[in-house]
Amino acid sequence: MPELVDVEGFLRVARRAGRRRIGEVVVHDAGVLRGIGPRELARRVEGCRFGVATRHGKWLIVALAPGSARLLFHFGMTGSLHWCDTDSPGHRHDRVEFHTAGGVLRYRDMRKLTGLRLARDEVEQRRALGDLGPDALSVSRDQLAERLRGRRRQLKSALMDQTVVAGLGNLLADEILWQACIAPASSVADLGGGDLDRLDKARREVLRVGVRAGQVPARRSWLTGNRGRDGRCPRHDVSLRRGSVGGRTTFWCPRCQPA
DNA sequence: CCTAATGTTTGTGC
DNA sequence: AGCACAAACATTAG
Repeated sequence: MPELVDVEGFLRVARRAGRRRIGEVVVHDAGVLRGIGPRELARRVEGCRFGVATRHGKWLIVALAPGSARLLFHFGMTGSLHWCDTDSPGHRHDRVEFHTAGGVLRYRDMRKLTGLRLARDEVEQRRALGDLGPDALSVSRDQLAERLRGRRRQLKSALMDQTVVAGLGNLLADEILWQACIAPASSVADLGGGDLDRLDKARREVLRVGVRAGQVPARRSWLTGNRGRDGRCPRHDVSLRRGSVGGRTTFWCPRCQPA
């Protein structure tokens, strides 16, 4: 699940922890830790307070206070974050827990495709996050156009490329392209001004609704609500096409998103 | 048993 | 350099 809109939901979860002091860090599965072991993580995090939580693309960044260290959460395809009562039962895929006097922050992840890091400072954070483009929620139309300029790859592939713009994944890209009426496999080089306008409008709308929901909502009036076997376009009641673009399963409507 | 799954990284080759 | 493609990571659901 976790794309920009989902991580925005996890950001709200993280903020529920407030500025509480972290007592014990429990690592149930060190397989999610990147660049640090469970002992070292506990040593450096226990006793700190949660600080400011932010998001860039699909990354959730939780500062620790005092100091300049921060936790870097990535959720891969199956990760999530939960704020739970201290005595509430855990989940089998809870991998790391941050205990406080007022509750537990639980990092859950079934597949463990990405994971959790601890950065000492902003320099380490930037190295860990890599070359991310501007966040897809705050980028402007012209900024996005600028990021796409001079490229000729498939549009969906470019939108999902985190170095072009950060935060869009498979579902969001499909939904935005469907709402913009642009074929996912069309070339960036063929985008006209009108296409960019529709792309930007669709991006804003999908992210606005998705951020509020903390997910890409499966509305029946959206592509996402009709994805999957025998899905039909809610605009035309024609069968959705299914294929592979940018290496990911892609759904589109052959009528409103012609090649 | 086999396939696919909403992500990132790394390597290969054009 | 830009880009497409495949594999790897680990696990579950259908």
